[in-house]
Amino acid sequence: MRRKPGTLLPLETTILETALDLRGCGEEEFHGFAIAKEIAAHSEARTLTAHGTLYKALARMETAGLLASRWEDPAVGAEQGRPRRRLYHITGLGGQALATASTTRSSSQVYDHRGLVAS
Amino acid sequence: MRRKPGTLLPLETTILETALDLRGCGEEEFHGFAIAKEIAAHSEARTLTAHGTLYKALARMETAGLLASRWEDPAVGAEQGRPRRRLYHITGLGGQALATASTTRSSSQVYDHRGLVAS
DNA sequence: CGAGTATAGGCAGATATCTTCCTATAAGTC
DNA sequence: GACTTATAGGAAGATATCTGCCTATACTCG
Repeated sequence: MRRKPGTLLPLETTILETALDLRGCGEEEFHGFAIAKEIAAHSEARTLTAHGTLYKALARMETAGLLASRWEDPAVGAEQGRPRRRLYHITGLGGQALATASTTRSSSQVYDHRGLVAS
Repeated sequence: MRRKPGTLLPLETTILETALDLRGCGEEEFHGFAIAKEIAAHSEARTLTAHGTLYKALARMETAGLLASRWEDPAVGAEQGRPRRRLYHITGLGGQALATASTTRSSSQVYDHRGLVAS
């Protein structure tokens, strides 16, 4: 589907909300797989099939400036016996976009550097 | 199945032979996934289902002293955008066991620190 | 030789991320 | 309002390793 720039899609809203949920546990950063598990746990039935959709959404959101990421030190993952993670955090723009989408309960609101803009 | 100590199972023989094949390309070390791909490519039909069988065989062979392993530097895998590998090499005992199994074309030969022993 | 036991092998899935291919649909254009 | 087009989402799989569960069977012992 074609996309109106500056819009938050439902999945993107879910990702941001879920990220805040996870962040509640103390850590500022989150990784894709944790989001996938959380989403799957809450809304049983959404598998995000093979997680491809989620990772594409995350990459998209980073490009859009809603998220920023860094690679975890590979040694950390190695010590814990798991693959390395890409650690995301929500940017100011991302927080703004979520706030807008949450208060209006509509996913077709528009955000930009000034905040909410007419849709 | 119960196991007679000092015996090479068919899969173990295959692993050692495949490792030598791969080693022909220059590197002394090999990793499990490469073995799995090679085995799958040669004997089409053997998937080694989810590779569980293969990894268990590798661990077993290391315990038995036929193989030795080390973890690849996590940074190397990270740079190449893939999970880290466990790098194996064939020990003297492993080479001996393979030689024995290969020449006799039987997998029920027995090896130990002295080499071939009566089966 | 029959009974019991340990273990090999198959199946499934967790841990993480990414890619490619295809389809469905929202947005823009006229 | 119909047509075109870009893109989101789903399906599948590559890259690596490991664990647990269950079954089949080779081996051992009486």
